[in-house]
Amino acid sequence: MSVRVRFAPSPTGHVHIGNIRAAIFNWLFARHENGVFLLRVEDTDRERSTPAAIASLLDVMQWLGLDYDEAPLYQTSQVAAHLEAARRLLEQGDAYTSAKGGDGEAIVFRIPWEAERVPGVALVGPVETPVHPETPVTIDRAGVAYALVSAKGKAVPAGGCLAGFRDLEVLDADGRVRFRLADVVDQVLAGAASFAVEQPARLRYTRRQVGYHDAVKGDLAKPLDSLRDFVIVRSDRTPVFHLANVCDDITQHITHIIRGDDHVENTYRHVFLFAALGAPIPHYAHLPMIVNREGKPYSKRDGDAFVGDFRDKGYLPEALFNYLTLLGWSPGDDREKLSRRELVSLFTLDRVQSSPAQMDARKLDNLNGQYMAALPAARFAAEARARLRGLRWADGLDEALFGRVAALMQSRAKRYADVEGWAYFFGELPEYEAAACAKFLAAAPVRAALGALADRLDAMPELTDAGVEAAVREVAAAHGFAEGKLNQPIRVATTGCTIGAGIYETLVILGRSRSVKRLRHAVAATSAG
RNA sequence: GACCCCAUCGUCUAGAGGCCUAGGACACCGGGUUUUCAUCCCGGUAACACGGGUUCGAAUCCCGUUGGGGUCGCCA
Repeated sequence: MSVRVRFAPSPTGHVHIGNIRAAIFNWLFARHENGVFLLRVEDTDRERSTPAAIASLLDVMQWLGLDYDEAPLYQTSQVAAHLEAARRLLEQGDAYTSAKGGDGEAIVFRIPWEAERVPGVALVGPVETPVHPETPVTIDRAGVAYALVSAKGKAVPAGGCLAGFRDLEVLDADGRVRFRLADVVDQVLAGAASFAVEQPARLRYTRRQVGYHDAVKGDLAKPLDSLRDFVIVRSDRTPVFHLANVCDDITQHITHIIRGDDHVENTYRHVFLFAALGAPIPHYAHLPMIVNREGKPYSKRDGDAFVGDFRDKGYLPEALFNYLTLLGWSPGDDREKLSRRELVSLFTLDRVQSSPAQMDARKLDNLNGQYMAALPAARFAAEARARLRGLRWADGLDEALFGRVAALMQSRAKRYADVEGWAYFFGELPEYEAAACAKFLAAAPVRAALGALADRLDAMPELTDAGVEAAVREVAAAHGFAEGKLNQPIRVATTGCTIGAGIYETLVILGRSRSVKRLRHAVAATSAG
């Protein structure tokens, strides 16, 4: 059977990197397996799902090249199917209605009493649990409720679905059986009877568990007595996530569910739903969370973790895509910069890490810088130029000059946002950083040398790398400066800051007249102040 | 609190009992490119959370402790 996977976000805001990482892993898996990658928009939360959020989701997916193979399925279009499924479950006896907690009647899915019919359910063995004597044990259609005894002797509420307590016997302090579920189970399941056992001491029953194999985490299981029946249709007749999600997975014939760690607990419930709806249980893989700098999971409050923000800051989609694949996955060797094609051929779920990964912005910057350096010069220049749209200093900019600046700066750029710092190449004078001036331009001998350099450059017909270098060396030597000691002052005087490309190349690009003008301006301004 | 999951340099990771004196990358520090610098090159600091087992041998297997995370809704 061919692989079919889906990315199923709820469009309630901007997409953050944890989400999109799940999308990337799904996409990679589908492409690796020659399968199908689908998009499902879980827009049933009408309060928070907005057209703008959906548009931004689609936009971001396109930007990252996450192409999907069939038309997106909007969950709101499936409500009738969800309700029909609930009706079937009711009819089959796999669900019941409950008036508890809402305005009308909700539909509750029952963890099946005959749980063994579901693949993955296994007998664990006999269990005896001490319970708090002052809290009666109650048994009704919704399950068994009791209280454990805490270390301090307090009653701690606990309970689970009926199926979790097969062969349940409630014993009193003398060891006598006060209640036996087997005697009354038919009435309880039918909702025709409920029981409360006062002064209980122990619960005795056969524990069963439901398990599944997780492609990332291995074999996982959970005892049925810690699972509860759950609402699948609210009292206002709207389907709940669990039902909608499973129904849609069945509708879309999903074979592998790859999603965030936070869904592990849901899986135990979903397994029963798939079975009750007569569908095969899909394969599962749960991805570790991506955490922020504090080691906490990214929440939608972490404003800097939206995918759109990375685009705005000028990261290349290929670089972000590549970086995100490295969070919780590796090819097993030392390779890191991997093309999409390589990623597709290398990606397997068994190489996914099972512990959370922390985002490292600096490593992303480095990778992005590698991608930028590898870009064809013309494309880099075009993108960089586009970045400047709307900036005042870029109005009426000399395009030929910009091309030379881009060529000089490409290998050093980390993000397109860096381009905004290129202002000093344009205009007559740069903006001077006060701290830089104080540090490099304060000494009188420096200013004298800079003045001499200005005269020297002014006398040259045009500036060349070699010519500038020779001039700088001569002036430095003549004024008693060691090799290179004049370079930072020159940089500050002509660019206003302390970092940039090679200073000779920079002066050449600035040209004779502006280089001279800036040197003289810096000398005059600092002498005056 | 209960249940479940996780644990290698600061960070991302390699590591499926001997190849590990624990490898790579980012960051950091130092040096080089007989000049500056955000590029490039070379070098360095830096980790198996702790305690018990199992084994001739453990980062790798088991148990416990500690720490972190997830889940316990008529949210998704």
